Amino acid sequence: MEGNSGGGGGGADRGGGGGERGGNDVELVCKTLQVEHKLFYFDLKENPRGRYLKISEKTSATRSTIIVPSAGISWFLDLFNYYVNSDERDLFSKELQLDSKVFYFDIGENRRGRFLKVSEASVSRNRSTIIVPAGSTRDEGWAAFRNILADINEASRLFILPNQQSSEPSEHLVGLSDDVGAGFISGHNQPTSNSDLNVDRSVELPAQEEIGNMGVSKVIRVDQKRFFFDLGSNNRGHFLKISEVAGSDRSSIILPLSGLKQFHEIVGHFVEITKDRVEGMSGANVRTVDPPQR
DNA sequence: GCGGCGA
Repeated sequence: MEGNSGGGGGGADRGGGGGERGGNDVELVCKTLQVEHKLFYFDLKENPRGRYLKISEKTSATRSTIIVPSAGISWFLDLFNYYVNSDERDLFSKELQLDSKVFYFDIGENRRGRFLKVSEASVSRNRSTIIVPAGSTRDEGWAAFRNILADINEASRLFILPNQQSSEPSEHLVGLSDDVGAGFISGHNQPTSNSDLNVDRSVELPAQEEIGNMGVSKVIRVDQKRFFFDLGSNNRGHFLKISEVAGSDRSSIILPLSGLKQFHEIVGHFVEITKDRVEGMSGANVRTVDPPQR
């Protein structure tokens, strides 16, 4: 795999046919991936309307492109992790809704092997599809694709300048909390089994230097314990780390953001059913040390 | 050196 990261906003589109609509778009990252005889181009681009990832599949005969809004890149990463890591028997179709677009992920198989079909459907444009071969051994085609997505996801984060007020970080949270349709939808009539996406991930601890980069932290103090809430990300995606610190003991759980909404709902459930008890007891020793909420 | 998709 040849990973060229060509930065350079200058004179990128040259030599005929390169320029897409919106010639102002700046290329932040360009990568290519060869899987069997297909070539995939990954272009992270930015224009005044925002940032997006263009993924093109090229074969000798066909050329096909999907456009992933920047908020969807980490979702794509999560989904490819799911298809790489899950047992072959447990693979289902998935849907990912972002703004007005819907991406469909479907497994297929023919005599050439297994493949993952990723289709983009939007109101305005025709449906477009790329097909990623699983690869001959251990899904290495999907894994390589996943690795590129991880690189780009990371790079996209780094391209946010520290003093630049970008809407990027909140974008992820907005997509999770506001939009009912955002996130994964099981394609088959399986009961909602989003959790199977997360199972193996909570095992891996993030690299320490990744933590605290996103500048969103909260602390609460309960009795002798403190709980730290930190957003972070690693090559497997974005997560919320919740650390319990009591004396010299410390332990953490890593919650992928794809599970945050469910987590919130469950916590809300327990808040509700224990409300009387908590208010009955003195709530005095439970308090937030953060700026008060509005 | 494949070939899927969907028209």
